[in-house]
Amino acid sequence: MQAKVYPAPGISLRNWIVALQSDKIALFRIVRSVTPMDEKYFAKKIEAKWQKIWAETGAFEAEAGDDRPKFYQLEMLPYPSGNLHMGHVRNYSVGDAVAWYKRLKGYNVLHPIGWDSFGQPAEDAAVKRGVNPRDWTEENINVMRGQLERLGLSYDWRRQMYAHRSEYYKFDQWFFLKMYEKGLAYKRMTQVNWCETDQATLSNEQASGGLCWRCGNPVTKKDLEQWFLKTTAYADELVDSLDDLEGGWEQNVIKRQRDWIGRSRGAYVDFKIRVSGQTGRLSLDQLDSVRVFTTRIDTIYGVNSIVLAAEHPIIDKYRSSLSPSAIAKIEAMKDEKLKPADHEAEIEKDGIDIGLRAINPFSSEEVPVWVGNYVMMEYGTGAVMSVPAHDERDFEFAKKFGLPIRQVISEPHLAHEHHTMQALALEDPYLAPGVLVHSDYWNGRENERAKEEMTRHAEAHGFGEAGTTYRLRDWGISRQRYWGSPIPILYCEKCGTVPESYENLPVKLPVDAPITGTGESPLAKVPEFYEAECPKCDGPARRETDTMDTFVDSSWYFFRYTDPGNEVLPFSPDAAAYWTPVDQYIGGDDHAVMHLIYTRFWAKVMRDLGLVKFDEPVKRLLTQGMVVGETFFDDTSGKRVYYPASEVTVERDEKGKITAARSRDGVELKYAIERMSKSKGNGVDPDEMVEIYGADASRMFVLFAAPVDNELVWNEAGIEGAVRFLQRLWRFVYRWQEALQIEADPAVEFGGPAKKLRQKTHQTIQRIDQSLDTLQFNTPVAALMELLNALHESGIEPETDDAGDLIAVREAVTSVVLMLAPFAPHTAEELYSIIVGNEKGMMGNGARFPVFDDKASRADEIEIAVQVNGKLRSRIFAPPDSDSGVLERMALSADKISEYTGGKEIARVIVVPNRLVNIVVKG
RNA sequence: GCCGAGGUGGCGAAAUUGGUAUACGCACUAGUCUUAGGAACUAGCGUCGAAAGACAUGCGAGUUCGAGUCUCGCCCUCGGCACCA
Repeated sequence: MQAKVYPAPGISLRNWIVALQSDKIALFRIVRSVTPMDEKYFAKKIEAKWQKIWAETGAFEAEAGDDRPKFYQLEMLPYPSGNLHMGHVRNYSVGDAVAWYKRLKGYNVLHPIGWDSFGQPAEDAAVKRGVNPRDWTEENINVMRGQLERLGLSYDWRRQMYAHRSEYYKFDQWFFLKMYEKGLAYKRMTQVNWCETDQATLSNEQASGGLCWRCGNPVTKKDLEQWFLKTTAYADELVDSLDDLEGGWEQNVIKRQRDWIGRSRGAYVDFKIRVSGQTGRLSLDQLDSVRVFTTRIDTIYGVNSIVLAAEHPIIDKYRSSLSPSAIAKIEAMKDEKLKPADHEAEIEKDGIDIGLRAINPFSSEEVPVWVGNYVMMEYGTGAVMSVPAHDERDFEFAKKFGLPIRQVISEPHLAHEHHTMQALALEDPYLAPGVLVHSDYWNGRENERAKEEMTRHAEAHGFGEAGTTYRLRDWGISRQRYWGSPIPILYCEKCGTVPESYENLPVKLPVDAPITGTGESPLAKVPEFYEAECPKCDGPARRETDTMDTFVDSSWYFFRYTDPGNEVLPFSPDAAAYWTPVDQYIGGDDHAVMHLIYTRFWAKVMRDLGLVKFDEPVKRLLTQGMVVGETFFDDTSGKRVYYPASEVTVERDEKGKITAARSRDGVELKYAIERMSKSKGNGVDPDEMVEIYGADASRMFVLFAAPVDNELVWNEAGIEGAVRFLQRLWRFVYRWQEALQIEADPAVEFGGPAKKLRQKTHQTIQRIDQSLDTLQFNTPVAALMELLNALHESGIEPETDDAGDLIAVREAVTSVVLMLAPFAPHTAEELYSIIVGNEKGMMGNGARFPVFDDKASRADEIEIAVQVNGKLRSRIFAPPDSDSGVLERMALSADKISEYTGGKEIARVIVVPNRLVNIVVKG
């Protein structure tokens, strides 16, 4: 009779045999030092248990300079608003899955978290509730840190950074001074984007589309002296090195960045200006000129006018020669620009001929000078040459004002006719490539080539040059706010603008300031702050009272994680050299432009400061989809009033689509699918989810419910599936806990069920490995479920005597448990401890991702489809890699096939090895 | 208007990249066990059809032995940009 006893882990097979022989098995079984397994799965209990063990053993603490290859896993840091939302849960669950996967694959993984803790909401809270922004922020961080911990995210908590603490923002200031020294930080008067609602200045990125990125209200303009960082100094590089990111960054993000930087190559051309009717009084050399920027110098013979932006300086110079009505119109256009942009409606083109004449340097033709509302002072030179025949806007403008339209580029086969005919009346501008016509010397030239030659011609004659312009503007970082990093600059009566000295950093925020939420910076009302000594002459000086945009903090925070305690430098170049660049960055695609351009800019500056040695700080970027929910609101009053879903009665059609919604008091509500947020009442509280279902099930469900890059419409119903899976796995291990205590025996024979199970196990290992490597998280969860199903379907019982069966089950269960760690780490750890017999955890045991065995994954026989004329008619079973001839013969004699081939001519037989046989018949 | 992504069961979604469409899960139906079950287990579940079978991946064509996948033309949805000269 065979004993159904298995060795405790840690006991070699040889010792087991010795034990068996000496009848001392019972002693060995006591060696296991594991908490006895509960019959039922208590998520809360094991989650608390493992969170404690992880913290005590420092399971996720990473140190540089390990033998293993490094991997830097980063997720976008949260703003401490008070509570996590499901978007955070998704982001951090995805990141944690990658971190766990990479650890199990043998990497030394840095996985940190920190707090983007400067910013306006803290001041809003101060205004609304009279709390101190610092206290409010610190409290929120405590709450949210607890939430992150309860999710069991595998961070190296020792490396936390806090943007609002002086140990961190000291180095915002340090960087600012470095940039100031290099001329990359400068101050100038400017018209800024101003949000009336938030009483705040906004960068171009933050005011994108004419709406405030924070509150969504229209943005207006205001004049202020502002500090800028010269992002444009790196504009070319920011475009060019996007090429290095191909493959690692999503195409769409690369494109959006390229569009945002908006590089366009063209030429500057100078047009001489004279007042109409004053012909001949001055020689050409003595005339003023207006410089235009164009990408279509090839169309210059088609210029019918020069159009200026209303703010163009030449207008002021010639103001005396303008008619009062023209001046009035120009002023009106300026005012119009200050008004909030309605980005829905197309602005109608408007303009006025101001009585000046411009001389086309190519043709010497005189054309009128207009001021037009569609020309922007901020782009190019604020002046354009209008070529209606070859530009849609100019065409529209010319049509409206009846200006001449002369075609100068033509389809090549029509070119000849242009010289014999009167100009054709164009219905639409001609935008395609072609050859030049009506262009004197240049006639017949292919237009792309003409661009180069004509630019060179302009350069040679001193009336133009090649040029490049960008849509990207310098980054205005001044904020009239308290809760930000003070700009380390002083204004001395004697020395002027003086940078603070490095020894005096950090320039600390005062503990308190009168925060009203409006107007100038609260720091301007704190004399103890702004009254200072000039670092140059020791005389009295006034500190800059504006603070920095919070995007400064998030531009370099992930370098700080590599060396969080450094008091001298933002981080040591050595620490950064080991850990950075970031191997995998994960976050929402709402940061595809601003944050990711700023941080790329910052990295290039750091490179030029000698702190890092690479051009791009982030190798791979994954933008996860938003988590959205059904949102209910009433907007009859003009403003949206949101109703939480729990207070709304909903009618749905049979497909589950909402047909009507009503509030408790019977108000007809509108509904939409929108990003989850507390204020919209469509959110789900992560704490509640964890409380009810457990962190593991919640995390697993979020990953399973949809591919990462898809939008996730929150629907809690599906989470039961994740809970059930974990419970089913738990019960399986519970039933098998004794039987799993068997060691692998290389000599063991695997019978039918064991072989089949091992095939599934190894196929699953391969699938999950590949999926995780390519950042797919929904299909590996499905694969784990399939493998557990296969375990049940194998029919192998723990009471069996067949060592092969037992080993196959142990292998399968161990694989499931290890591969579960990225999705449901607590459950995985607990079950792993049952298998290995200790509670040191996967990290403590040096656990590794299961190794794929190609041989074990192959079946003895595989199913092969048999088609007749491409339609599935039968199936045959054959060994893998069977010879085509064999398969063909088998297929022709397969079940039911003769019904379809009988009496017909077989034209061809196509055999796809290991897949199918297709019999092509005629007639 | 321009650019990008996408349309597969009642729902979320799979599909080894041109080779057995609908894996996995949710919901649903029937059954077993139970005093009971919002538990567990078993079976079923694209549409039509009694069955054989036919038809099915937004619509229409095409290439191919074979198309969810490739090509062309439409339709729709969602995101981004929006006078950038």
